[in-house]
Amino acid sequence: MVERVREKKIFSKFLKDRGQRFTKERAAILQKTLSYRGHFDPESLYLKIKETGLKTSRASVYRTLNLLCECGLIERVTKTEHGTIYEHTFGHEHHDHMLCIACGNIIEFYSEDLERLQEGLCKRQGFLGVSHTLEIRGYCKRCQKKRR
Amino acid sequence: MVERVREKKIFSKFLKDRGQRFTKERAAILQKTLSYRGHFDPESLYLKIKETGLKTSRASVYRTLNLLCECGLIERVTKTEHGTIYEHTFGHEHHDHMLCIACGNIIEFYSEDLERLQEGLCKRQGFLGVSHTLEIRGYCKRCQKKRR
DNA sequence: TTGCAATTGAGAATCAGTCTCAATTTTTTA
DNA sequence: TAAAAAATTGAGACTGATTCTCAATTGCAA
Repeated sequence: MVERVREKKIFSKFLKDRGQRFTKERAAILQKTLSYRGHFDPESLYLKIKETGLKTSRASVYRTLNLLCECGLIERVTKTEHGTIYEHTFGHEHHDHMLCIACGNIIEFYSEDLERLQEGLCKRQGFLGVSHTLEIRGYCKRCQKKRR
Repeated sequence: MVERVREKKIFSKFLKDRGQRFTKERAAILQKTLSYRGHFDPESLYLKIKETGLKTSRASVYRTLNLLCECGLIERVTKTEHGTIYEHTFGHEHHDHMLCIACGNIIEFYSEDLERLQEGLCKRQGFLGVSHTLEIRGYCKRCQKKRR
């Protein structure tokens, strides 16, 4: 596995600044988190870590995911009936999602126009935007065909 | 309280079409749901119904909210740590939300440009959009002032 | 009215996520 | 370096939202 040096540095600096420690448990969770290409959920992450023989607990996974969110390395994508979906954002372009309500497939997309438009909307409301999620629900290409 | 005749009709027709019944319990939940001006959560709705002396149960409230979502009279706005937030949509313009991460305040807004832009984005992906949620998180005017 | 299917409500069950706390590890202090 | 202080860990208890179970009730069609 590729060592994610930059992410490690960011996380350990973030922790140090808050008087917290970059333990090996946290390092392991960070590594596994980054090994996902797309979206993931806490439970699979927990199992993935267990599989590789490392010792950890659900509590630590959840705690660490919260820390990783706070320092901006990962983000909560959406909350489903089955819990929260995360993705890592550092080194990835920001994007939004289309969610197929038939097959659950998630399509990522990005639009510069959309970003600009949102900035304008915030300004108009005197709102200081920090992050956003646009989720378009509907039917993906394949599922549209099936329905006919 | 104003009788919501149209909503009643929509709901009872929706139920009948599925071989389900428009019971007085469901009618009561519909009424109280519509009596909210803005956002609400299932627990307060449940308590509100209890307060007025009507008999109901959490199970029925949740069940009915799901039905009301399915027939489009209400919508899930967002899922927070403390559960799902709903709003009724029938007879209201579609809109999106800005969510203040300091005070929890929700600002509604609407943008024609945004709607058009999204249609374009869907078309480009071959995606058939049904609904969407845009949630911009950040700081509202008041909380920006406080932070300085 | 009879009979079947749908509905209800009380409480049990579920499930994601958080909390507790004793044991452990790391850092700081003397 | 030893001892004290502080942070972290993991197991499992706990919480709170939501769903499920099931016996009792209700509504509707014949």
